[in-house]
Amino acid sequence: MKTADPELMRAINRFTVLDTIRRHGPISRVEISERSQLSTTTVSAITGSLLDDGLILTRHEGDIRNAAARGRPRVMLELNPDAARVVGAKIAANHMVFVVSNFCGEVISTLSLPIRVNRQPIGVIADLVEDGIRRCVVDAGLGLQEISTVCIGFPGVVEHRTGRVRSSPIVSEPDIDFAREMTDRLNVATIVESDAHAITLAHHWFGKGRDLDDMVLVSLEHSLGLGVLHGGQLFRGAGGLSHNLGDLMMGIGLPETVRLSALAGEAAILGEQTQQGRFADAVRLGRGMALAETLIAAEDNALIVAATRAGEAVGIAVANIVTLFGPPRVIIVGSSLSLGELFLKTLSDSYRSAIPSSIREIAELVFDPSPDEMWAQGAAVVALCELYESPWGTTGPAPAPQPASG
Amino acid sequence: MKTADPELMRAINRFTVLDTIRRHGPISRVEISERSQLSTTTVSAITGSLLDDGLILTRHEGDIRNAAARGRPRVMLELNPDAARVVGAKIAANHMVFVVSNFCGEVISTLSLPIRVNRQPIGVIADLVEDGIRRCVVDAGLGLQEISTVCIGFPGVVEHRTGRVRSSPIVSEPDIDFAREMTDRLNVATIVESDAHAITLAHHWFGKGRDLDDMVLVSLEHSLGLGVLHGGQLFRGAGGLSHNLGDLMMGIGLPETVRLSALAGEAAILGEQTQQGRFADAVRLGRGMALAETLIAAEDNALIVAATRAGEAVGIAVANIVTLFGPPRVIIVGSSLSLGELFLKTLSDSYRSAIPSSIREIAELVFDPSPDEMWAQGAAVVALCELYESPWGTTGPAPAPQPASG
DNA sequence: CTATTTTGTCCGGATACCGAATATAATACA
DNA sequence: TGTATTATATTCGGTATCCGGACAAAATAG
Repeated sequence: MKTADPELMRAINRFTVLDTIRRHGPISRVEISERSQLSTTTVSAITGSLLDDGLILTRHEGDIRNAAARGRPRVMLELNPDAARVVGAKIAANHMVFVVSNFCGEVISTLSLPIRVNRQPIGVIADLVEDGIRRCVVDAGLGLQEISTVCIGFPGVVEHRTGRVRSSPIVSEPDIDFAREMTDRLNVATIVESDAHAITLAHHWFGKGRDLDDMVLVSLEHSLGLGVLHGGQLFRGAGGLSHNLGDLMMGIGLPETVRLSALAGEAAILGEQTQQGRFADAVRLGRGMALAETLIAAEDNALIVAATRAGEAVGIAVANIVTLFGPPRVIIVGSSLSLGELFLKTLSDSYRSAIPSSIREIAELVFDPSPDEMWAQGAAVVALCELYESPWGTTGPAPAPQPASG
Repeated sequence: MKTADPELMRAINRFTVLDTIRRHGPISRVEISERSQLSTTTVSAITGSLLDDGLILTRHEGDIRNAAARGRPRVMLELNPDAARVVGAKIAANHMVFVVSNFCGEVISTLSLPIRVNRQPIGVIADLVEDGIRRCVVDAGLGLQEISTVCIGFPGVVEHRTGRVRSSPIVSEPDIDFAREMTDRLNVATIVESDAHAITLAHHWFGKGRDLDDMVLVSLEHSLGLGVLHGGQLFRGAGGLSHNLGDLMMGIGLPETVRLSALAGEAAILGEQTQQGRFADAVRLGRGMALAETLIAAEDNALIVAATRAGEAVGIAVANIVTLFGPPRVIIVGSSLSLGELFLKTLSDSYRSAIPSSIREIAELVFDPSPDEMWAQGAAVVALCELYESPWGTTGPAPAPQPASG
């Protein structure tokens, strides 16, 4: 249990001010004071400190409130984009995306590698990731020593606090300390996070969850993930473990145990033929689902059945999640959305029939294609959140292993 | 977003000290300082204030650390049991239990009413609850004006923040403002909470969750509830709604939508005959499950099938909850435990086969009969928590409608 | 060019935490 | 019995924080 001292107090208020500036663009001190309920005196003191530290900038224009405004004009404050740079990465079965972002979370450079890392030994994956990060940083015109933090979004179950990958569909070995591995390789503090958590924060900062501090995100990719935002913070399970939706048990009374991943995972939808069959090339290019959509349009029966089954299963799973968390919005993202209208409609219908009537109106479903770059950007946001040093890490304290000095 | 000022700081530390005293019995100031990471100076100041307010007491004996202890003896501090009294209640389909507790949460008086309130109009239920509370308070040798807060644990979906009963198996009308109703009747601040949340806190304070700040509780009664403790606090869904496990969808590929309540609810287990059939009297007495156990022992086939089906379903549901929340312990309580060994074993086996292997070791299952009085005691704990004024109410701020003055 | 208005900063007061010194209340021992 | 020792609790001084009110600053209105 954290003890409250003046230092913590300041940290909290400092974060509040910084976050307010981040969210509400160029903003004056008075407005910060109004929004944060802090006195103008305190806001001045804190913004002064932030200016000293170079985290924010002043701008003497852009006071839009009224052209004919009396009185001393407001000085607008905004994040200093160059206050720090971070790297975000998304590792998926058949591609990797890297992003260098500035302090605002804006993307400076991007690198997309359509490489299949599926089931490669961890050393090979680490090699590829290291190369990608170095390349992307160079593309941004920077050196690695100018990067504050790296965050890598991984599919599967990831333990944020320790940076361990507990289980992932793209890694054969279990329980990898990937954060330590990459920290040692890059000599930059590296954190590892669930890809679903990354895209959740991306939507909170830039996407369809900007207006909400409570929401749930379901990611439908090669593996199925979940992100829960609670009070503006990621809700990580006890122990900081990420969730793995694919492990949810669907169905009772069936002869065998059936998990969601067996109904709505990529392999389940595209069939057993992803390795050698007609989908092999498309999957390798990350276009498996798009191809599937065209085939569905051409009335490919097996795929229609698979997509329908998957939509039904996900709809039910989402209904159960809404029953448990009661969020006002559920954002559904991931490559499986490319399956097209049939899948989405089946999912929505299934959700509607599965959601209990008493909470029918609570949550709205929102679909978003969320390009791969946004996932990597989300990882960058995770890194930035560590920099912002949110003091009320209710769930997991700052992990970021320090790079070995020397 | 809450602004941090010295007042909040003090509130946080004050709560920390008070909670430490509550948890660790008679305890000296030095030990509080060690446990809370606060300086002895601060602890002295805060305990002085608590003593002034009459919330704690000193005791000059019981320093057990060493019989031959040098130096000034420690003065032990403990909660003042008489600092406040609260009422806790559990309302169930076929009985009500009331409890008056002191400031420590210890039960002063109990009243159990084996009355079936199922489907009665809300006015009738309110009458019965009011009478029960008044009676129980009198039994404790107190007057209603000596009661600080009342908390009523209700089955079903309850909105803690507003005290509204959204849907409950024992109420026919939807969306009842029961907190307002009882506050007006009793002229005592009354809060309404999910019964599952109440028993969760009871286990955290006195039962099988004393040692953990993160855990999950599943209640199997007439309706199926869930309580999630996260960081020592109840995790209430966005909007402060309680969860309703019975609404979980089990099964896909079945011809119809099947919810958990249809597999493991009381009616589902005992069959359609609870109203007039062989169970009528037993259910009325709250012994339906116990009777079922004896019948199962006598190899009643229908019941064996029902109990097995229920156990399987609950096991799967618990596995899914563990997948989502990752708690170190799951406490399972409720009248359905009386079904006996067959049910428990089926449940455990089902859970074990349903839990993903990657997190198999994370959670332990614990069964607890949890007598009805403990549920009411839990409701009293909810009330006490409000009194302790936990300042970091992450999920729902203090609701307690003030009684109409006059 | 002055009055007005709004914004931002400085000053004094209150509060809280903490470390060090001091007071307190017991035992150990000559 | 009286003094030294020891561990606990309180007091004192220092520092950091927030806040309200007075003051300085920078624009427009007339």
